[in-house]
Amino acid sequence: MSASLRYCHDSKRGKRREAILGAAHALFVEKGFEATTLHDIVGRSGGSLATLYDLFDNKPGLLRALVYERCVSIDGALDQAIATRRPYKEALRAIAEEMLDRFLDPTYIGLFRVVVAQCAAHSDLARQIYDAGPAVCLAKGAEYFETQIEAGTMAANDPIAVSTMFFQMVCGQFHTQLVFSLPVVLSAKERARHLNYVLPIFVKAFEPFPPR
Amino acid sequence: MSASLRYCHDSKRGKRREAILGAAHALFVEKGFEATTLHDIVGRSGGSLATLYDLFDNKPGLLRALVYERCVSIDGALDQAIATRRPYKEALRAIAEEMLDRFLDPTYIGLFRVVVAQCAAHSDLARQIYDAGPAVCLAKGAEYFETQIEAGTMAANDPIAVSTMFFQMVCGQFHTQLVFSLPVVLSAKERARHLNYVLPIFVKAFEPFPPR
DNA sequence: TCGAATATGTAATGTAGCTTACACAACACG
DNA sequence: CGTGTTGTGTAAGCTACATTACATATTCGA
Repeated sequence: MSASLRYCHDSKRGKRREAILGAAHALFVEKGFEATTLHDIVGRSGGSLATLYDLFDNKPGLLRALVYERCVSIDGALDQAIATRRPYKEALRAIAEEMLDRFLDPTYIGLFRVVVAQCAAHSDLARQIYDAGPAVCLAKGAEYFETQIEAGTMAANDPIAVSTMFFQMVCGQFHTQLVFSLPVVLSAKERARHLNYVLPIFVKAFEPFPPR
Repeated sequence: MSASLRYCHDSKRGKRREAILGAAHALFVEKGFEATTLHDIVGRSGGSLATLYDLFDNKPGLLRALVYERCVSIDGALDQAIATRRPYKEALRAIAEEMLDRFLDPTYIGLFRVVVAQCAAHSDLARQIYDAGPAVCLAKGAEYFETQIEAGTMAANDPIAVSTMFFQMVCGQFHTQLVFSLPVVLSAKERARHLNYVLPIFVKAFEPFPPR
């Protein structure tokens, strides 16, 4: 019976597991991976070192669990933004909003910074977080832009290049700031301003009928 | 007299200093900062641990010296690209080329990765490398675009926003790849293709006379 | 209430590597 | 040559943790 309860979130073990993940997440973000000791973590989460080892094997295992379980793909959100049959400009905005949601989400940002610092040592983590974030943005974007190119709404021939550009225009600067540990915060107003600025330029850049 | 020779590159001390910096640079890039031991460094550079400590105080001091001395600003290169009175499109390409030169330069890339991983612990390093790279690109770009907006070559009102967008369009994707430790290499051909794709779109996006 | 499974707290172990100390060598210079 | 200065090689100290071990406590089903 214990085996069946082992991974259930409601079991004591499950709750302890969540508490440890939460504490580890917070501390890794605050102090960095190397600077956080396992004593720090159990000190904040409650529980004991022995339980931590029983659950996660070791310190990298803890980070790995964090990344694989907490960094969910934006797959679904983007699908939804694309699937609903909206007019072109509305769809663009919806996609951009979803991308910003992801890239300004503190949970993602925190994990991102920690993982980037560990890239060299644990390349699979970088891959995981890249695949769940930027890679999905590019792929889903390309999927949408392809339909628009075929429909004649946009003038372009390489959907992936278009998607790359869209992503960079919408999220690039925040991504850059994030990497350098600069504060990435955006009020609703600034966010709207940013999109109101970027989206028309993007639309104009790929307008089917050039001025001459 | 020893004091006058102490920081001279030709002195024995100066040469040893350079050798240690070189070895440290190579090893930090190869294995990461944490994973590189000081023994590794003197093993490659020659010299002794005692000299290393005498020159750099400690391990972070070595990284700091590396970043502050080796990561020069692209200030000058961009100034040159802008100052020569070229036609608009040529100037754009020259600026873009300079930015790519910087962002694809192995020396910069290597240091960049190492420093990003150490951001949390040594925020001044992040600042230094940001100021010498992206910050200069944005500032110099804005300077140039301002003149073009005034001259009526471009339709825009916020030079900094334009500069940000230019930078992201030209360098953004490589920057993203870099952060995730994906290989960032670009043949001359691919590089030309990228610019031939991006620059016309940028020009079109800020063209003074919209299609309608 | 009993007893097996599981969690806890603490202490011990082991290791890696930064840092320091020091005796010795090379060198510059009078 | 001799003397002071600077560089070298090695070894030992020291600290910080990750990791393990274990005795005790708690939980929970029967």
